[in-house]
Amino acid sequence: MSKIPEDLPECMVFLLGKAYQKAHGSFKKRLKNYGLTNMQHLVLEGLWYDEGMTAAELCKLLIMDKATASGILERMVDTGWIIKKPDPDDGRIQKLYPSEKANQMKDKLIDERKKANKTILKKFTIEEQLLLKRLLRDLI
Amino acid sequence: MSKIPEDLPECMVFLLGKAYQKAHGSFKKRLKNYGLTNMQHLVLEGLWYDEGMTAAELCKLLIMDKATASGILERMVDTGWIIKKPDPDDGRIQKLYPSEKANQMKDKLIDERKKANKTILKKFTIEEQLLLKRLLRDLI
DNA sequence: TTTAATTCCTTTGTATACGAACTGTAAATC
DNA sequence: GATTTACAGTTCGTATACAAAGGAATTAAA
Repeated sequence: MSKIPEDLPECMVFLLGKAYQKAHGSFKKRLKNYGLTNMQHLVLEGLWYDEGMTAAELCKLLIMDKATASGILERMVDTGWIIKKPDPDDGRIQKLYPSEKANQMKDKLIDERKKANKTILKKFTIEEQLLLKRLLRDLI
Repeated sequence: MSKIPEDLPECMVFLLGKAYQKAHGSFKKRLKNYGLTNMQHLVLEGLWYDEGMTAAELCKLLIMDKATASGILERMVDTGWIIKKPDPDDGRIQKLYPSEKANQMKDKLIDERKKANKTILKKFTIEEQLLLKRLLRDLI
């Protein structure tokens, strides 16, 4: 009759959404102790990669909507994770820097991400892990 | 020095999130013409599979938070996509049914999902498609 | 150089997502 | 039968996500 019980697990939007939901949830728990959300953590990783980026550059790197970023960055300034510095040459721009507090936590935070990643992937063989990552990258 | 440009594409939370984001976005465009969101569409597919489910059952099937569902279902009642019927035997429960309007669109909507799915996966071989879906299911 | 087109960022409105607390109802236990 | 416990849904608060529109500053064009 209806074809959903077989179709649901065939639907990529569903599969990707739920897989993300689960991975996101497990990482979220780890980050809770630090008072950081997943996206905020991602922003820090971005800024550690290239300190002094503008919001636009960060958005491009992290494939993030600028309107979404606006709120995230504001909260991260409020909570002292990042610092905004106006650009003297371009009044539209504010350069973004990780705060002292963020840099002090850097090693721990990167370690948390690696551990979360390992947990998520532990059920797969190395070959499967590499394959899955390649397929996902091809989707993006 | 820093290790993000190589690490970002290794991070499962990032990869899954962005792959989902992209798939979600493409399906979203298709559904816009119908005045449905992705989650609302998913709810309809769930109800077409098992009409008369309770919100709790639907949440379990779709791996959805009950608080989230509450809002989605309310909006779908308001826009006439579903109907809530109180259960005479259990005052806590309301059974959910797709509306006439929803049933009239059923074939088209399911077709849209299939087309979206095909678009998302078209860059992969059949083997890769099956593999990716298996790996994602294992993650959930 | 004055206007037009761009770019950066913010704001607004709507829709998830989800923890936590709360209401109402049913079932279980004493 | 009264109390406890469990369950179904809703509500609240916070955080994305993103379309659309707005404001400010820069650059390109006429």
